[in-house]
Amino acid sequence: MQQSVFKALADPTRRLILRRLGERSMTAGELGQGLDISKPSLSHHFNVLKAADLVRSDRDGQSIIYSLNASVLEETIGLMLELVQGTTSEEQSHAQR
Amino acid sequence: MQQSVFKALADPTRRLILRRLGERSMTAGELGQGLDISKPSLSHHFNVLKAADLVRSDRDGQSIIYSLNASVLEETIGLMLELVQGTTSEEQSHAQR
DNA sequence: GACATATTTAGATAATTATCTAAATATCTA
DNA sequence: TAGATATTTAGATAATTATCTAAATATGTC
Repeated sequence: MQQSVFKALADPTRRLILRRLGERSMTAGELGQGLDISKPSLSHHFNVLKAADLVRSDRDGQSIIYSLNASVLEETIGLMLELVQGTTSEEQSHAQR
Repeated sequence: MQQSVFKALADPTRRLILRRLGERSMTAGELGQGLDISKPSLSHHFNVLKAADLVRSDRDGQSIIYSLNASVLEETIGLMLELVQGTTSEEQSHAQR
């Protein structure tokens, strides 16, 4: 479950898509603009994002509108915060290269 | 820079390592306990985590002590929060499968 | 110095994944 | 229904990555 989310976040194209969807919902075509990548590849990325439930899709006529599902991201942020909060300042001060 | 962090987070073994280091700093050997994986594979994961600057290492005699570098995780959490905060409740309500 | 312990590096292999082209599906309009 | 537009699915290929064994490096102890 978290695995699919982190896998989805690992690709820069997908993170760009999420950033754009953070601004507003968009069609697949709009999301592809300026992204030097084929339509099928883009579609593959949508599938990965949907599998992680990071985005939802809605057909509107010929277009498919994608929107961000913020709650999944929020949960993930929550997990990451727990991790960071486990770290004591004592341990931080010892961290050095 | 962010790419190396998200790539590092994409693997479940590495996330487990980070969770353990969130509790306390540990040697490579300790981190490997109960992890059905070879030493070299574990070492590979340490390298990926170090490349992302998510962990730091310190030699202590024969052992190498790994510790979490929380600041990189914090920055990443910050980026993810920005993304989520871009989403309006209007858009949220439209998100449906 | 020889040996044991802890860990890493080197190199090979198998699994995963990102990408592409071609073809299929869905919708709209004339 | 024919044609145009938007998007996806299928299938192949190339790149990336996780894993392993064997060997190397670093440290401590006798």
